[in-house]
Amino acid sequence: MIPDRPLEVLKAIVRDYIASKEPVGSKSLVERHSFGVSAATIRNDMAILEEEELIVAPHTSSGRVPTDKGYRMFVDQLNEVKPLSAAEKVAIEGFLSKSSDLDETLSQTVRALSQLTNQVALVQYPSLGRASVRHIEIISIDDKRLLLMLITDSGRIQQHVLEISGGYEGGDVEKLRNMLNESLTGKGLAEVSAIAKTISQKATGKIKPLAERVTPELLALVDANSQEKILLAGTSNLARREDDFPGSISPVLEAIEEQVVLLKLISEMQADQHGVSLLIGRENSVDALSSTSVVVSGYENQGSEIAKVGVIGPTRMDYSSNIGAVRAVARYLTKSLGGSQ
Amino acid sequence: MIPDRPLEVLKAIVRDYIASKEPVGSKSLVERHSFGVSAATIRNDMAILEEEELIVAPHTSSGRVPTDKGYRMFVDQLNEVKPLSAAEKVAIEGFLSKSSDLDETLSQTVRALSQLTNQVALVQYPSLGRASVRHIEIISIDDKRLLLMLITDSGRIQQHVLEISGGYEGGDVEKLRNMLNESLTGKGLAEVSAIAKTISQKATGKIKPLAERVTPELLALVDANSQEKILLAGTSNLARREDDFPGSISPVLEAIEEQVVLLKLISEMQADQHGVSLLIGRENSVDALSSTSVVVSGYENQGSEIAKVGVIGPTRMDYSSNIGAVRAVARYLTKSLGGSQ
DNA sequence: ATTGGCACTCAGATCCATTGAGTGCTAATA
DNA sequence: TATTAGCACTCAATGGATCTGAGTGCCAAT
Repeated sequence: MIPDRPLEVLKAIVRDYIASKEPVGSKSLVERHSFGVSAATIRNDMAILEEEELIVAPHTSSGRVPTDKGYRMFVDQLNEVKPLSAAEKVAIEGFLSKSSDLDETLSQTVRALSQLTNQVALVQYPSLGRASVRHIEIISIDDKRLLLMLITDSGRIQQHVLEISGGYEGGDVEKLRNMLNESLTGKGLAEVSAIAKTISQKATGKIKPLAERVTPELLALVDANSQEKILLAGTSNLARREDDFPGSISPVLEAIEEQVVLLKLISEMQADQHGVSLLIGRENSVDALSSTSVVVSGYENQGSEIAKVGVIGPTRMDYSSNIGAVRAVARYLTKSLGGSQ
Repeated sequence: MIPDRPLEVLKAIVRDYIASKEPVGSKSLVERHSFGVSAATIRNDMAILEEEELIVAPHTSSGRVPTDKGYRMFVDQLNEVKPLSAAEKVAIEGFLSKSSDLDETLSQTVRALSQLTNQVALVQYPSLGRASVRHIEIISIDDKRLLLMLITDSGRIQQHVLEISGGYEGGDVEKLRNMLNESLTGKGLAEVSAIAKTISQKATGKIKPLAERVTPELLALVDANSQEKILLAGTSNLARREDDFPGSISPVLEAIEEQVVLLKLISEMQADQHGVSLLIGRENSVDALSSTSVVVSGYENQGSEIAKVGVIGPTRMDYSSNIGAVRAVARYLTKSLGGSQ
């Protein structure tokens, strides 16, 4: 185990490095912090830290920089995160209170989080998982087109316009709608597929062709709904920190735009201590993201986690305040969903 | 007026510079193109071009680089744009044929365009302007919540969940819906506001409180609908061309993320020759975008332009193929909307 | 266990000479 | 008059060579 003072030295190194972006040396360390010992002693401690691969020297003789492992130890030691300022709280509340539509809420949230942290913010749409059908609606737009809608209990609304060759009456649509709702409302999305098929068969008479046209589209909608989706904001915040990325930022931006990759990444993350989970540097498996860290937290509806929200930024980020912001936003989001959905 | 050969020299300079990113000199010019004259003669021509501010020398003695004005003259001279390859056509068709929902169509389109051009692609949502109400729907989700929907003839669907204190029956909702549709279907969005108020007054009995609750929300929806919206894709394509931006790309990315700015920009653009309009470098009024060019084209529904689609990239871009791609995509988009909406 | 002292290292800044692509100009040529 | 060869000149970029200083590692003393 790492003794006490060396641990403190590590923390100081991380903090100084985050603040200055310069490798930090023993001398500046004793100057800025009051360790009560000499630089030489600090150097001995640093030797220990280097032994443990918590810090490295970029060049033979220059200050030290935290490794991913060093950052990890730092955040694991972190027992209190920076709370939001009153102004920040007000800002979030203001952002979130305005909307009651899920789409709106999420897009406001992600923008708020990105402004709050000066990082790229992301929010995952609630996905199937435990989602169930709240309501199915079929609307006849005109004589050739139907609008099919699926509303889930997480508040997600999915719609699709489908063209139909005609040969149905207003009453038919209503009948089908009722049939669908009676058998599907409250059912989990996973079950819909099986049930829908039986409906298609049960339908008789004039409704049958209609049902046969509509149910496949409904299934497609369920599919689309179960497709994970991510909202991003503040991409330019990454660009502003170009220097933190070795070659060029463009591969990083590419990776972030690749939703599938991101989704995989965050879905594998498990919440820890603060209800927040994070991946530091190479802890994530995406090569292009090896010098970024991801901070996410789950948000809930009806008591269970339905999706995640978080930020992604350079490894050299202010973990304390980012963790605080992500956690706070996740809570507000949970509250906001609980209130209005 | 610029004589013939100097004009050809300008074209050659633009082409070479786009290809190589290196300032181009008289010698390499005579080598790569067959002007049939010596380098000295070309130099004289270049002096004319410089006089006209169509090219500049980055340093006293180095090759020349086109100015914004030079690019402008180049594209204005461009009388044929690079047609898409068969493979590219197939790719677009594949992308667009799949979807019939407006949201989907647009998001596919913007992604396709960004891949096609390797630039940042953007598509503007159809906005109010000439849009009119196709259908209004009110759905009772459960006893405390209504889903209000507005569908416009451009296919845009907007919805909002509103909470309601109860005290209404299924029939009431239906009555209100019919009232709304009877008086509003086919009306332009701009007219809705006036008409909706009279409805709120005409409503009697049990429906009145319901109407008074719903109509303001409907107006809000119209407002939201008239709010312009832009979809972006391929931001990382800009980052990949960092070198084309003097200081850092981050201000450029910031400006692009600022939808309001972009909207203003493209809304002021007027189609020219090829049905495509473009702003080159400082021709646009946004300072951060002074080294980018914007290429857009309108797309139509029912014969009139409803919104724009295009790309934005470094001034040093391949105008010919980008114009071609944007124009083609706009046409496919028009076709796709005409077909299914 | 801590510390002062000291030789050592090496990235980065600074200076300088060299190189070469490219120009502008002039005088000759067609 | 338009073109061209020739030539002096400019200046960014390149590549040493040198210098500087922050920072280290280690040892002997406390």
